[in-house]
Order: sequence, then structure tokens, then C-alpha cells
Amino acid sequence: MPAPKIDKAQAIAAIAELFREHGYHGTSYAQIIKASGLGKGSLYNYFPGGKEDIAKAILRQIDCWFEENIFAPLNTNNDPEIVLGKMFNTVDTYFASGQRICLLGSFALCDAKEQFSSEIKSYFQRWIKALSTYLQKQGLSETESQNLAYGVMVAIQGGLVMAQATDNTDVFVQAISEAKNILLKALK
Amino acid sequence: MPAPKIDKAQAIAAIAELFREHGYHGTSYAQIIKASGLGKGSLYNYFPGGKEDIAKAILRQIDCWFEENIFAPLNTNNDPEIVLGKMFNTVDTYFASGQRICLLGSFALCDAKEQFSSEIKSYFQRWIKALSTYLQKQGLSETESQNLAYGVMVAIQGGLVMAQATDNTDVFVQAISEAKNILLKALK
DNA sequence: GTCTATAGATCGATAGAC
DNA sequence: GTCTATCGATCTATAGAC
Repeated sequence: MPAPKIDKAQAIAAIAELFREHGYHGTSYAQIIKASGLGKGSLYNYFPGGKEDIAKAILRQIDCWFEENIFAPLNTNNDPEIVLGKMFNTVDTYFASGQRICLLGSFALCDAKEQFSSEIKSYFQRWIKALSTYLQKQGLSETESQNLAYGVMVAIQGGLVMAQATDNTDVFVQAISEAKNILLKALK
Repeated sequence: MPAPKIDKAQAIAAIAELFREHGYHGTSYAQIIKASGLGKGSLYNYFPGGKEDIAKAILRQIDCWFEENIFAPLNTNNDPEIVLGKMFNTVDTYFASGQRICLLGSFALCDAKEQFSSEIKSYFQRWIKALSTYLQKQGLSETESQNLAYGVMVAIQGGLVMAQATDNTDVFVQAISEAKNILLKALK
């Protein structure tokens, strides 16, 4: 049995960019077929549940990526300057300095809050948990750590919205830079 | 000629809530008819350009509301504690402490960025302009005023996204409370 | 000016050939 | 397992009666 011409993970990633651009309801199968390189038959073979199934696969892929590249690296005791610097760098790269949106934030705000609410909640709560746990291990109180972690998420999501709204990546870059400084200052 | 049974502005406001809930692409004429109380004929009579026309009327209504209730009151020299306190109170009420989203932020992030980009840009830039002008009149530099104003917008939009994502209004309330404190501290 | 009926296109989803 | 053809439903928009 030969390997499929188009990798499944690759197709999911391509469709994810579609969803980022047009939203969940704004994305049609016609677009999905074109972007993924898969026929409708293959799509329903891979994702029997249809569009919702595709979206959940995308959210799972994103979840895995963040687990590996953002959440897991926070599970350490290393120097805040390095650990947090790395996190914010990764965030900046992942969101292309604000040009690329957060699909979970997008789903939460507009499109598909109810449909994917458990995935959305899990994503954000695990990020907050990972970050605040790290801050606690650095000596901050539970309350302060949580508040700071929420503040970081607000800065990232707000930065993404404002970067999109004003077509200006500086807003995002500035927002996450300030968020980082607040954390480092609190740990001093 | 009798007055129309359903006020046009009232219908627009009702449809706006639909868009907030389901997004632009997620909202259908069937829902619009039901929510507005208008027939399809009336809708196309009021808004010949169809759905896009309706959305633009909504954005205009929102724009007017903010002009009157947020932007204009900033054009004063009164005490920051009062002026800014009032702005953040109005914001908190308008967005129902995070339960009600910002339609322009929603459009910017997900649905309809290109379609309404000029309306979106204008809304945010005028808010930033109004706020930073007030801050300048209170003695801050142009750069600092602008940075602070952007920070406020990031906090509001990020707070809204996170409140929706985590189903927790505290995030929003906390975010705008901090944003207010940062402004007042800078003006001290 | 507002309604109903319906057009024409596109939607998500399925069936059946290969 | 992947394709094309096509389904019924729903979409936005229009036409025509009143």
C-alpha cells in the first residue's frame, strides 16, 4: 500500500489556514478541497463527521503543537529570562508577529463558541496552568501567578485582535513584549 | 403615513446581536427575519445591498453610539479619575462585563476583515485617537499617550476574547480594571 | 412598502463507479 | 481509498401580488 500522496497532517494544516482566514462558517468544502488537495470522497473518508470533524482534527493538531512547543517547555526550573524569552519568541513566530491569528481565539469570539467550547476552554486553561505553575515554582504566590498568566493571555489575544484590526503588527509585538517584561519584573 | 411598526434602528440593533452571536457568515436571512420582525421584502427595501448593507448599517450604528458615549466624553480636560472612570464603566456596561463581544473585533479577527476593513480601522483608530489626545492634554507625551491607548485597546479586546473562551467574566473585568489603573498611575 | 413565492447558486453530505 | 455525479437543504437575492 503506497503512502498517500498528500499527508493527512499536512492537509489538516492547510485547512487550518483556511479557517484562520475565513472563519469556520465562512469556509466551504469547495475551498477545503482546493486547499487540501483531497477529493470530497477522501475528506469524508478521513473525517466521517464532516466539517466539524475536520475542525476538531485541526484543533487537536494545534493542541499537540502547543503542548510540545509551549506548555511542556514551561515544565522546568530554568532561568525565567531564558524560559519566558523562549515562550514569547515561539509565540511571536507562531502568530507571525500578529499577522496570523489564533484559531481558538477566533472560534471563541465569533464563529463556533458552543460547538468547540470544550476544546477552547482546555487549550486556554492548560496554557494558563502551565504558565502559572512555572511562575509559582519561581516563588510567586498562586494568586499572583494566575493573575499574571491571565494577563499574558489577554495581551496575546488582544494583541492579535488589534493587529488584525489596525493592520499593524507593532501592536502585537509591543503587547507581548510588555507582557514579558511584567513577568520578569514580578520575578525579580 | 403611519410610523413603521418596527423601528429601523431597533431592528438594526436586534440583528447586531445576531451577528455577535453567530458571526457574519454564520448569520442567515432566515435568522435576520425572525430576529428583526421584518419581512424579506422590507429588509431589501431598507438595505438594497443585502447582508453586507445590513452589516454596514450595524457598524454605523455602533460607531455613532461610541462616538457619543465614549469618544466625545474624552474631549474634555476634566479630572482623569472621573473621565477615565466613566469610560471604563461605560465599556464594562456595554460589553456586559465580557459576556457581550465587540462586533468590530469579531469581524476583524474572524469573519469579514477585508469586507469591512475601513469601518474596523476607523473605529479603533478614532478610539485610540480620542483617548491618546485626552492623555496628551493631561500632560503625557504623544508617544506615551499612544502606547497607553493601544494598551487599553489590547486589554479590552483581549479581555473579551478570554472571557468568551473561558466563560469567565472576571478576566474581562480584571483586564479593564488593570488598564484603568495603569492610565491613572501614568497621570499621577 | 410589505408580503409570499420562488429563482439560481451554493451549501454540506451521500452514493456508486472504479 | 479516491474519484465524479448528484442529492436535498439552505443560502442570498429577486419577482410579482397586494
